[in-house]
Amino acid sequence: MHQILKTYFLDKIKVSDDNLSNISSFFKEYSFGKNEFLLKEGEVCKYVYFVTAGCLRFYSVNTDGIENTRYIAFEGKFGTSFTSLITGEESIEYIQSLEKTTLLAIRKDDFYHLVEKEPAVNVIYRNILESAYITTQKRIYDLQGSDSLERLRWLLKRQPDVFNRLSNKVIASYLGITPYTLSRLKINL
Amino acid sequence: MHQILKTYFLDKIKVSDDNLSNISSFFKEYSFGKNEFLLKEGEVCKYVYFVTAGCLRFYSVNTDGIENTRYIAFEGKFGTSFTSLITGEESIEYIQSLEKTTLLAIRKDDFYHLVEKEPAVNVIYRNILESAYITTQKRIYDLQGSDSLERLRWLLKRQPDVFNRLSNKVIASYLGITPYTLSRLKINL
DNA sequence: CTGAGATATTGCCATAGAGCAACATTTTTC
DNA sequence: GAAAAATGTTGCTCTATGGCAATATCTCAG
Repeated sequence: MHQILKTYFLDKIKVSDDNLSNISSFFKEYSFGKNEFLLKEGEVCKYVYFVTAGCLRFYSVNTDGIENTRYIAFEGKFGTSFTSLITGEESIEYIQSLEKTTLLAIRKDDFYHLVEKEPAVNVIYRNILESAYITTQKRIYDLQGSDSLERLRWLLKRQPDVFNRLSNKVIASYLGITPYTLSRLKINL
Repeated sequence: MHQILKTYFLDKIKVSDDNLSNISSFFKEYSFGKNEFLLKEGEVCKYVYFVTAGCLRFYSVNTDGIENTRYIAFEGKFGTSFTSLITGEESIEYIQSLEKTTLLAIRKDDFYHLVEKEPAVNVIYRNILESAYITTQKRIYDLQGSDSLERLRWLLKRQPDVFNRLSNKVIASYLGITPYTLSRLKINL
């Protein structure tokens, strides 16, 4: 089992080596180059991913072609297109590698099987859902509660990786502004 | 047990009458008038609520005094201030009754006890988290992806109760616009 | 019922951020 | 390592929405 996934579990819950190796047996390792697509709008999401190196970007494109990035999963984080995974409907999101990325993937049915059979995964899934919810919630609060400069400062302080590792284009789409505006804001940092 | 809560469970999962009555024994009924506060910013949320009549509004107030409503729980819906409930931190949200409201409340520790001990509640909680996440997600997509008129039309179509039962002030804070703008938009409906 | 307070509407002006275009810089590719 | 492509910057202008103020309408307590 990948050490980084093991650490993820052990940091959060007590679980035996036997259970851990059962769990890990359902994950399969994959590698991606920069800017490859793991999921496109209109496809159904069938995997849960755990990033071991690099990062994944989860974003959607509206009718005017504006991109909106909702989440960046860096190494050591789970990520999936929840809405599509859960409902089985077509995804409105794209999942894209932004860097050379390696990850562990588990199929949807295997994942939900583990949620039922392995208490550790039940708890972890709850954890993931809870924190996905909290993150998203804070994001809405943030999006509506502050102007763009405040949001940029917040990002810089709380998620420096996003600021330091990603392109302006991606950062702007994460903050919900245009790259033009981001460029102008940086003068006032 | 309240029929409406029973229906909620039975609609989603197979569960025996015995388990249902064990579950319901942890809920206590409360009544509120119009515009009462169940939780204020800075307090820690200790309950999960299930609305049996009326409705609850979940909202936050930013530093400029702008209100942002994230969710309205009408009768037959669960609602709580997840972020505070889960983390035990002070809430950034207010919970307020917008109409004469009756509800069933369960204490946080009893709730998580049931999540562990009653498989039905484990599944229901997962359900609630999943759909809270999906709703929130669609909301972000919506907030960033469409202009205010489109959002208003979406609301009218998808959540007519919000439009029909609540004040302009609340609707505006739900759409992330000012009551002035909402007033102006209604001309173009 | 009545009247005070809350809520909603609308004219007017202000402003944050969008978007184009031109140019500069960085990154990728062969 | 040079050319091409992508990304970033900045001047200028435009637009959607904000916000005040005056007025109109609703609503709820006595």
